[in-house]
Order: sequence, then structure tokens, then C-alpha cells
Amino acid sequence: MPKANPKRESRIQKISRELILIAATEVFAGRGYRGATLDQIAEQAEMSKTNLLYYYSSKEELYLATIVSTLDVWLDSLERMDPDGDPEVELKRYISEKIRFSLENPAASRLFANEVLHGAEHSRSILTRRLKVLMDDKSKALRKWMQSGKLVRVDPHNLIFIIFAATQTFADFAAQIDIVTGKSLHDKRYFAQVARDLQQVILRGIISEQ
Amino acid sequence: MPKANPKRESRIQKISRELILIAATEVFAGRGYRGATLDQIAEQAEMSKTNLLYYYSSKEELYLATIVSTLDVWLDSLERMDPDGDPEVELKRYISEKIRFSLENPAASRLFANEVLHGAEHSRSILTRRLKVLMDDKSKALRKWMQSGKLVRVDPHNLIFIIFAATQTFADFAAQIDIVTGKSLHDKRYFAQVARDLQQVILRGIISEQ
Amino acid sequence: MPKANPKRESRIQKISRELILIAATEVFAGRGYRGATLDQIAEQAEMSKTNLLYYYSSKEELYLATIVSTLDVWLDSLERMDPDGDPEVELKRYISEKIRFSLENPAASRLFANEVLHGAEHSRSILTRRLKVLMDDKSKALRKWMQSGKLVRVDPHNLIFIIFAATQTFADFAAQIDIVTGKSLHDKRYFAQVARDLQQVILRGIISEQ
Amino acid sequence: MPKANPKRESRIQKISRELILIAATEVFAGRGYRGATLDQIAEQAEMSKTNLLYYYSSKEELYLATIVSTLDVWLDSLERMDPDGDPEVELKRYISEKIRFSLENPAASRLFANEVLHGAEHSRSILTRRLKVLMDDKSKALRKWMQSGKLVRVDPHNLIFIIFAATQTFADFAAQIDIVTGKSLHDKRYFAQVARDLQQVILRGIISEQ
DNA sequence: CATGAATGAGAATTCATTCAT
DNA sequence: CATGAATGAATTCTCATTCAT
Repeated sequence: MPKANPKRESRIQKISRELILIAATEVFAGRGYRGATLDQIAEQAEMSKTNLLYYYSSKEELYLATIVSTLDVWLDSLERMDPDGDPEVELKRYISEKIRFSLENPAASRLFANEVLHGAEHSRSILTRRLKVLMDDKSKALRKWMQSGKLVRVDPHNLIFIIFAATQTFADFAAQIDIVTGKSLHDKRYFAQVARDLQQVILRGIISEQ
Repeated sequence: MPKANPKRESRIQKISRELILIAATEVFAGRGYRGATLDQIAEQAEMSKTNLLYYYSSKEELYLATIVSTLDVWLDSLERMDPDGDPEVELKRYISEKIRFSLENPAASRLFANEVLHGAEHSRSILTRRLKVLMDDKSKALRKWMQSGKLVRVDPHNLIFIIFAATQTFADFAAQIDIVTGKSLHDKRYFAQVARDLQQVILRGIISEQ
Repeated sequence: MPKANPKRESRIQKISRELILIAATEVFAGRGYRGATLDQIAEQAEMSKTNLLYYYSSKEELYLATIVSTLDVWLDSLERMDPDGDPEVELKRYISEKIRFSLENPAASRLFANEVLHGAEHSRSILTRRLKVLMDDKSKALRKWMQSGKLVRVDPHNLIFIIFAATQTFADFAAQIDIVTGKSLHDKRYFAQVARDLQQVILRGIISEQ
Repeated sequence: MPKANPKRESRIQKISRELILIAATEVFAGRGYRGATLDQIAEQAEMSKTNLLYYYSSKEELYLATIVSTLDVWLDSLERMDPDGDPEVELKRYISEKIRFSLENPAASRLFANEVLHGAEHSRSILTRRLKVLMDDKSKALRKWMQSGKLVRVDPHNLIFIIFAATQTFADFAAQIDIVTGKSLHDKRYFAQVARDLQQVILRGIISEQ
């Protein structure tokens, strides 16, 4: 039972678990928890289903592992927002990183969208521990900026949600964009345009002119 | 097969189909296509599963019917944006209607979020026909406003996506909001606050000051 | 869901459930809970496994149903022991009925032997309700006979256990008997011999001579 | 393959095989052949499953080994019944030893009960060789005692079965006893009471008064 | 000797769907 | 219209066993 002592994973274990995780993230992201099957994940990971279950002993456990393993990188860009920096600079960078992340890790991004869309039943406790804490923390930075007159006064949590939403939309709902515009974020020009538009609208919307 | 001549549905048929649709929308929205079962929908509709299948002869067909039936109302608020009106007024109203709609029809709202998130495989052609056409149309209005200097110049499609995203977030990802803020849009005060914040940020972001 | 209203079973339901129960009793008796498979039971019942699960929605539920349905007949012979009758007559009849029952319902008999042997984890509560109550009741009869000097003084519960054991042995452990003696209880002569020996030993053992 | 030359087992091999056997007896006894898993046995033996399979190359082989290894001790008390002794003394001792054995080796006791209950498919040939031979032998002693008028005339095999049954009941069906009486044979007082009752009933039942 | 890694053959369920009435 | 009965195709998970080291 490899889980017995997770600190002491052998090299091959680490690799296998990593491979599985990547495959699982992709499949779960693409079809949701219920829609994904272990068969698909095993195939994606080029591994027998039984072997997969040797590493993660249930679908649920594997799913949670994907959530946990992506949560960090997902939150990373927000995490790096510096409360002591200039809001315009910080927010510009955050938006740009966030949208870049969504583009580079579409699976991770969708994984969360799907999970949260369905009520976060699987990951509520994890999200409370990580997401809530981080957002509460960053809210303070935003509030400080608001108090010093650099940002328009809105609910800081709401502001983060709005940025979340606006940035993720382009990655998570790519199908919609493809249908409507025929374009894909993989088109570098379009990507740049989107980033610019997003930054412009959001920053204009919240930065106070003196 | 009742579908043979949909014009000639009896009264009871119409009612049954309607009941099923409502139930299906809710269940599909809550658990996704794969996650939903006909049993659940039948129970929600207070009807035997067999009977349900009498009206909609497959899960797929029923699912598509929910998409079609909700698409109209979902697009309605956008549809009513008047190209000849004042952009500030029109957009303010649009945002407020959109968020109100998401609140009042959370199921419909999530149904689409889920469908599009998963690539719109079931509904691509429908969306192309309806969503694309409408967005292309409204884009013209936006572009006109931009050209007359009333709105900042951004890609009009992107602008609509941003508004979509920002408004829907609060309905579709309610779980996230609940986790982070402990609040729900059903709390009227919070709802008003969200609407205000959204309007402020977006309108500030796109309305040009002369 | 046929279980919804068990009182209102249709004719075909009753038959199916009965057929399944018979098949299940046999298979469970022969191979134990874990050893039995739904496939085997379904085959025995000449029914698809899925259909079987339509009537009993899990293996556990089916197993409990077999326990419940056989418990009555299993306890019947003891139940009919008359506290006001003559102990010799009553016990003689009880022993003879018990062994006959074991012969005629070997599956039911073994079902219990197996269940109890493995700690009655599935049926503890049922047994408590039925078996305990009955044995407590009959113990009173035995005690009365003991007090009136008609029976030797032993613990009444123990006495019932001894009779249980002695009678069941010949049905439940038929394999042993077959191996050692080459005989089967289906051989009428042997059956009669066993019944006689049992009655003689037990009755001699407990009836007081004045 | 260590089995190749069982005489040439190293010390550590002997110990491992013994440990496995003890663990296996317990687990097989508690859950039956199908119900037991090699994982459980390996854990009980504090050994990896792979290593366990190094010593016993299949579940079946291990199971048979437990049967063989317990058969001796199980038959021991009967074996020691002396045909030249006094029947009352010999039988009294036998009963007392048998019930004590069942108490002290409940696993071994149940192992057989379970095996025989399920038709002794795994061990038929072994039982024939050992059990049958011994019982045939001891039957002669009993018959001799009957012919000399010291014992009631019943079928000697049946008599042994009855004693088997009556004594084992209290160990094998402990769950039943617990349910009905709330007592356990581990309670020394209760144990003594059971032994006394058993001896009294059986001996009264078969010893002839001159 | 000992263990970790891998696998195929089940096993219990679930679920959309069809059949008969 | 409506329902109960029946089923086959998944799907998750278990377990004995083999392979490699």
C-alpha cells in the first residue's frame, strides 16, 4: 500500500502518481467528476486501471488529489499580489498572470470551475482552508488601497470575484468564444488583445484618477 | 411518438412536457449531463421514468430540449439592449437584468455554464445559430457606441464576454462565494451590493468621460 | 421501485420475489454471504442479474430477506412447544420436528448456521428481536418442568442450545456424515435411526425418573 | 520454491510458515474461505502479501495447510479416548476436553465448522483419511461399551456426532449465545456451568444404570 | 528472503433504454 | 397515456496472482 507512508515514496511511485495526476486533471477537467471514468484516466496515463487504483485507491481520492495539486498553482498569481506595491502595477500583473495561467493550464482552470459550479461538494473543506484564507488576506490589501484613495470603493471580495470571472471566462468557456468569434486563445494575437481589453476595462473600472 | 407532430400536442401533453423540462433543467444544472439521472428527473417531475421517456425519447433529447428552452430567456436581457439608446442606460439595465436573471433562474444559468465549460458538445449547433447571431448583432451596437466616443475601444465580443462572466460568476459559482464570504445572493442586501459593485466597476471601465 | 409499497405487490412481483428468495437461500446457504455471487443467484433464479436487482436492490438486502423469510419456519417447531403439555411428549415432538425440518429445508438450516458461525453481523438485530424473545419464553416452560421435577435441572438456555446443536448437526454438517459413514439423511432408514438415537439420548439425558 | 524440499526449511522459514498459519487460521475461521483475503492474513501475520505467497503459493494451498495443521489438535481429544478405560470417566474427560479445546482454539474449531458446513470441498480427501479413520476406530470402543451394557445402544457414529455438535455449539455459535443470553464462554462461571450441563445431559443420556 | 509494481478476472451496482400491457 | 418488468452496457472497486528487483 503505497499510501502508507507518503513521505517515503520511491522514485517510480512519484513518477506514476504524477503521471496519473496529470491525466486525471485533464480528464476530470474535460468531463467533470461524474463524467470522467477511471478507464479514460488510465488510458490517458497509459496504465492499467488496476494499477491506477494501486496508487489512488478510489476515484474520489484521485479527484481530491487533482484538486489539491492544482489549487496551489491556481492561487499562485493571486498570492503574489504585493500589498505594499502600487495597485495599478500589481493588479495589471495579476490580471496578466491569471489569464496566462488559464491559458497554459486550461485543465486546472476548468477543474475548479466545474467543481465550484457543482457546489464544491468534494472540496469544500479544502477550499475553505486555502481559498478563503488567501482571499481574506488579499482583501485587506485591496481595502488598504481603497482607503488610501487609490482604488474605487467596492467590496474587496466582490472585486476579486470579478477579476476571477473575467479572466477565467476566456479559458474556461473557450467553446463559447470559439463558437462566437471563431478564435482561440492559442492565437497569440487574439490572446494579446484579450489581455489588453481585460486590463483596460478592469483597471479603468477600479483605479481612481486623482 | 408524440414528437411526430409537435403542433398537435394535447393539453396534458404540453403540461407534462413543461413539467419535465423544469425538472430536467434543475437536475441537469445541478449535476451536469452525466451526473444527472433520468430517475432523478422523473422523481423531480413526479412522474415515472417510463412516462418521461414517452415524452422525450432519450436523455440526450431531453437535455437538448432544456438547452433550447432556456436559451431564449438566457439571451433575453442581451436581446433587449437597444442600439439606439444611451449606452450608460442600456448597459446599466443589461447588467442589472442579467444578474437578476442569474439569481432568479440559477438552474438555467448553470446549465449553460456547465454545457459551455464542457465544450458545448451537445449544443454547438444551436449555440452557433442563436448565440453567435445575437452577439454579432449586439457587437454592432457596441461598436457604434465606441465609434461615437461613448465607450472605450475594446473588442466588442470580449466586452460582452466580460459582462457575461462578471454577472454569472455570482450565480454560477455561488458555492465559492458562500465559502469565502459566508453570504448568499438570496440575502437582499448582499445582492444589492453585488449589483452596485458590478455596475460601478464595469461601467467605469468602459464608459468614456467626455 | 417495487419496494415503495411492499403491501401492494403485484402478482408477478410476488412470484419473482419468491423465486429469487428461494434461489438466494440456496446459494447463500451453500457458499456463505461472501462466497455467493449475484450471478449465481440470478442464474439459479433463471433471471438476469439486473432484474434480480430490480427486486432486491442490493446483495445485503437480499441476504437479509432470506434470513427473515426463513427465520419463521426455522423457529416454528420450537414455537409450538406447549408449556402446559407433558415434557416428554413435547420434547420428543420438538426433536423430531426439528430434525425433519432440517432435512426438508437444508438450505434454510445452513443459512443460519453460517450466519451465526460468522458472528451474525448481518442479522444481529433481527435475531435479538425474534430468537432471543422466543428462547426466553420457552426457557420459562423448561424451568417450570424442572421445578416440578419432571426435568433434570440444567440451564434452560443451554438445554435448548444442546438440542439445536444435536439436531442441526445432521443437516448442516452432512458432508462430515457422508465422509464418515457414507450415508445421507435422505436415506430413510438412516434418517429414522438418527431421529431415534437423538430422541433417546436427549430425552434420557433430561427426563427425570420419578 | 521452499516447498520443494520441506525437510530442508531454514529456521526462519519455519517460523514464517508458522506465523502465517496462525494468522490464516484466524482469518479463515472468522470469515470463511471466500470472505478471507490474503491482504488480511498478511496484515495479521505482519508480513507483506508477496512474502506470504512466497511461503504458500496460493490461497487454496494456504487454506489446506490450515486445515491440515489444525486437524490434529482438533482430533486429539477424541484420539485420547481409551477403549479400555471406564466409559463414564473417558466420556466425561472427552467432553470436558472438547469443550475446553473449543474455547481455547475457537479459530480452529470454527475453521472446521465452516469447512464442513460448506461441504468440505477443499478438504474432503484429508478428512476421509484422518477423520473417518479415527471415528471408525473409536466407534469400536463405543460399541464394545454398549455390548458390555455400560452404554445405551445407539449408532456409535451418531453418538460421536451428537457429542461433537453439543460441545462445538458453544464455541462456534458464540454469537447466538451472546445474543440470547448475553453471556460469553470467556466468563469462567458460565463456562463451568456449560461444561457441567453438557456432561450431565450427555452422560445421563447414554450411560446405562445397572 | 523480501518487497514494490503491475495486472486480469471478477463482483456489485448504476443507468438508459426497451418490452409488454 | 401510463406503468411495471426486464435488460445490456458500463463503472467502480476487489483480490489473487505474477513480474521485476
